[in-house]
Amino acid sequence: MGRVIDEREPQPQAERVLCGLINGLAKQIEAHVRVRAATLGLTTSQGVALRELTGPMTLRELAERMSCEPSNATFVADRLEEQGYLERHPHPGNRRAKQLVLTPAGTELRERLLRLLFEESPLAPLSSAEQETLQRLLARAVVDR
Amino acid sequence: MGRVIDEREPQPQAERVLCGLINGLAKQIEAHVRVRAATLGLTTSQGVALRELTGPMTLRELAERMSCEPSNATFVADRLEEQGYLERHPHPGNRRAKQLVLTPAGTELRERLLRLLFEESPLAPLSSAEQETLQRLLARAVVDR
DNA sequence: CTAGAATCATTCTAATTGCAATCATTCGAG
DNA sequence: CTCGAATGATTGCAATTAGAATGATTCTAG
Repeated sequence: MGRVIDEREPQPQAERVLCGLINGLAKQIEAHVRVRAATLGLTTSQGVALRELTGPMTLRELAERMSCEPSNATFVADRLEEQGYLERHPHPGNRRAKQLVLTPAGTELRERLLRLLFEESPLAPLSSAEQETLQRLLARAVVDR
Repeated sequence: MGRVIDEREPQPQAERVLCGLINGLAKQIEAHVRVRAATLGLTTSQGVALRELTGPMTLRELAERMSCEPSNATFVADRLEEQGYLERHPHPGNRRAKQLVLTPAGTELRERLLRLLFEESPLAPLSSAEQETLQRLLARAVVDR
């Protein structure tokens, strides 16, 4: 029973499979965030933003961490600010930049979200060592931006 | 100089970093497809669809490979069909399903696209062995859907 | 056999996202 | 110093995407 279809050469095929897996896992993680964030009254990108807000940072830095355009980060920050989880402070030493700072309510919400995200994580099937290997390989591929 | 911010516990932090890397690489691959597909007059998702159309398949299968909703796969298939790269054939043995089949022009375009995608791939920094390791780890994490 | 659940594709609508343009501020060459 | 380029954030708009509802077909328990 030979394969009728598929590429002749193995390399593009392996590449395609790998791309599909990476995209699939990204979507899977996104779905995981979506479900947990929803229980806290947040959208998916609000959840991602909260996850990435490890401390005061500029809007551009948040956008980079979220791998999205700054305009979207502005949009998400607006919503978080409206809900009282985030404040825009003047950036010390750079008047065009703004520093995004979580309010106490935002900090508390973030901790709750992190706990939810850590439970039943899509990455749980991998051991710590495997996760480290994965991180090392991904970091090698993603260096150039 | 201790870190003022960041989570106390190392595990959620490692998890967050890993999620960011996966998402970042997915976006990087998407951008790569976007640029190459544009040179062929295709959008990003048209490029992804063409990459995944390894042979005749159902619309649902295409959606799964693209990790998107079937409604979007319908949209993309419409565009590819309008441009003469794709045809919807009746599915043998299942009258509700349709079989997506590339036209000769579509097959030729796909081969050109694959060549473009393989050049300067974001995954190129990794050796074949590393790509295999990556694929194995990702497959372990993405099994459950 | 048959009725209800499930599946496949499509449509419609709303939400999300990317992209180009703009304004304010900062940087850097000369 | 100063002027043009670069940077940070925002806005408006267009394109993409997800999600729910619909119609047609298939599956399955009884």
